Amino acid sequence: MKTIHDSKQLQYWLQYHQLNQIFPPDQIPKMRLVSMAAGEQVYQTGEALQKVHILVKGKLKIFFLQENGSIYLIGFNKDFAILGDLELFEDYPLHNEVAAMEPSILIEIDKDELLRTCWDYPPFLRFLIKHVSRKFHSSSVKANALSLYPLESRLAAYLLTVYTDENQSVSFVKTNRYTDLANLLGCSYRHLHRTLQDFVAKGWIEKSGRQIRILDPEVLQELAKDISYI
Amino acid sequence: MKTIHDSKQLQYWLQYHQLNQIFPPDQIPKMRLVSMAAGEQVYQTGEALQKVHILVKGKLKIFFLQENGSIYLIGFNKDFAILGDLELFEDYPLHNEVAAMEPSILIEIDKDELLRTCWDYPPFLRFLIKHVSRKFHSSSVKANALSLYPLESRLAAYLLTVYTDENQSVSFVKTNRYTDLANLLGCSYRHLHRTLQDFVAKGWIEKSGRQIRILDPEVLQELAKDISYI
DNA sequence: TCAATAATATGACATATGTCCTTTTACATG
DNA sequence: CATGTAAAAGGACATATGTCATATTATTGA
Repeated sequence: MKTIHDSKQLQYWLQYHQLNQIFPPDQIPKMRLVSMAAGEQVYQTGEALQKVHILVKGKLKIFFLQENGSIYLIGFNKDFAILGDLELFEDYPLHNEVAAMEPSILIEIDKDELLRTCWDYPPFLRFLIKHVSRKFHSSSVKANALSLYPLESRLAAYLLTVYTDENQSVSFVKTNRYTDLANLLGCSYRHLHRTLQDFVAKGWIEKSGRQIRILDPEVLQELAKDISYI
Repeated sequence: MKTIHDSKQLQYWLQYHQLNQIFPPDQIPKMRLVSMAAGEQVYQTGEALQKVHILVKGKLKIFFLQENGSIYLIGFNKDFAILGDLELFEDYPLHNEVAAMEPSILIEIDKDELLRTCWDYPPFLRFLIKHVSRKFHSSSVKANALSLYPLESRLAAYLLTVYTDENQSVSFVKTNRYTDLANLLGCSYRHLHRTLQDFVAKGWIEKSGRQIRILDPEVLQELAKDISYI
């Protein structure tokens, strides 16, 4: 995580995401623009929230670790997100880990500072309510989808999500072991493997080692229905 | 739903749940205290939010209907809850149905009225943020539990939840057909039946028709782990 | 380059849960 | 009371997914 000392750029991003009206003017000089390399971690489970972050560019992966050590994927955030919103007013220890999947830019704001200046600043409070409401809404829709659809669908959704058009192949960013992918999808390695093989047999994907090439996005799209990992 | 014309009682409940400081003083006279009989429905899926309700006494059941007509149980609210919080600032159509399980008392507030008076009233906005944050938190914990635990555990949790100490028997409030209970628990009737029989065979419960008597709450508690339908 | 280690691949089998169909039981209504 | 319908119960079987053991392949450090 590296600070970008460039208030012009900060202004640019605030404008870009229409955040200028959200924060009290005297909060803005105290913000810090930071850049993250792919793979870098923002939060770690169990920590108390120190800084709130706003993703303004890039892509983040949200996940958490279970007691038994396996990983659970929550989802991805692309281009815009607020991190730490839940924990701002309620002192939960963070229970999600956040890592950058590509070089990303975030605005960092000190939690106590933010609480102090925004405690009585309705525009920010309303913004936060809307944001959390939306998050809640989409998360419950997704939770429902997850418990309803079989791995086949979830895998299809995942593949489409990380599918990069340019080279027509999926690269398993960071999490490049199938064991991890299985954890991400909430299934056993064995079952992931079976399902991948099934996809290959049906000609929907091509697989060589850790590279997967999507041959039939339409079928996958059909399978994935309304599940989305983005 | 019957209006209780009794501003003393309204005051009492506001005090009881420490809501006096949350609302701007001029909002309070516009609140309406209502009582609901067991089985009455507060919200219906798909409606737009008209009134926000605050449960101050009683017990509510939250659920929703799937496209295929089956029912999904979200959970129960006891003694205190806010209904419509998510939809207040975001215009989602309601996607949960709410019904009273026992005679309950709620405070009803007109949505537009509330938005108007609380738009710039930080105490209420902060209260709402906290409430939604907490709701989100517990809901994601629960969603996780549900996708992780087998029916055995969920059934145990359910039985313990509706278990009424007085007569030592579970009465299937309103939803008194096993088919419905299966829907509530998100499984097939067949599977629910199998599992119930299993419980009987193991001597944990006793079952005659639609009456279930819990014989071994401790074992069920153990099975239910941290799942709670309350 | 080669052995040691990690990751992948696969077979065999167990379990949770679903679907479909048939029989039995309970209950309401003429 | 008789009888028809709805709910409950149960049999048979399919499918999704897990566990465990083992073989095969890839990776990496000495």
